[in-house]
Amino acid sequence: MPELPEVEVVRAGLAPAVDGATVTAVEVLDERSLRRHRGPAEDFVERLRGARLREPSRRGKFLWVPLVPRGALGAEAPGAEAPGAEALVVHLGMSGQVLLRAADAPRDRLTRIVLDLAHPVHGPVRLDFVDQRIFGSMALDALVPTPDEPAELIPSQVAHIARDPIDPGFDDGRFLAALRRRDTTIKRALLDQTLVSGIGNIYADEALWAARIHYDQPTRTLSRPRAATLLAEVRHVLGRALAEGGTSFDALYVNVNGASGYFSHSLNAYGQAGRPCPRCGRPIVREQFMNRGSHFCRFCQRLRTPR
DNA sequence: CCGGACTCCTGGTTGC
DNA sequence: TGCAACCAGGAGTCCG
Repeated sequence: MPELPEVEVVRAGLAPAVDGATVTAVEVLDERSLRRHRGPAEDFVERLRGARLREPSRRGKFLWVPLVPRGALGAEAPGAEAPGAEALVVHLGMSGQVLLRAADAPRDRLTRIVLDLAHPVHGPVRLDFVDQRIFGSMALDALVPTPDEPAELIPSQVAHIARDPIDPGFDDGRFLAALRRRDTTIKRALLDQTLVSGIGNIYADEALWAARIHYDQPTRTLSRPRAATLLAEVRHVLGRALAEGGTSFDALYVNVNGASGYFSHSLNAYGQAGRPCPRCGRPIVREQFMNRGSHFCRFCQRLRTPR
């Protein structure tokens, strides 16, 4: 379940190897991994083959690698600002991994898509998209300007996603106001990628635990200071995970594993059912919510009924 | 606008 | 030991 920190670790690890590289071959081993691609696999292969790649970007859990527009092949080309620019979009889903390998390295059994790259400095590199459960996917998509400031180019299928909390363009005041306007409950809101992106089940539970808020607390009943505290805790857990994950990959042959990349030793609530709450010692419990598990401390995180 | 149900999917774990 | 049922959940869609 890669969330923002894991995806950012992948992005950063990928950057030196893909920026400036050319795609020399594309092999789609399982077309289900092109779920988000609008068009047949042949179209994906043909448009990607020969493309030159730029530095990857990310918003929330979406990652994309802009392509240098065809016909703008000069090294000085500003590239992505040109109309018609597109990008290779990657979503890791539940179990996706992007692995950089030596061109002749053996393939993982669950490899779904293989890109052969030629990099001017690093030479031939292979980029494997590995995904056990195939909730993730790759796609080619047009880059469109963001509706808000600061203006950026973003894949059209990512345009409806809100900025994530570590995006410099994230507007805290706007988020807190939007949260107040929503008639919903807090964990649902944290997981709603159109309100704030990048948070999944793990870091939602962790941030709620840190802020001592019950997952089913109605957003309207959260005072602005409590909501601001929650946002700060969201940033804190994401930042801590990022710092831990960012130290564990090596620069060129990245092996960023979406599962083992989990910073499980630092989890206070998620997956800790039955274990003592690190704050009060009472057991962490797990309840079903939104078809997933919610882990929390009944004592520290009580439903509040104001007034 | 909101929430619930459903879909996609398979490896690891549990239970008989 | 063998096998089947169950579980994990991000995101999109549809429906009431």
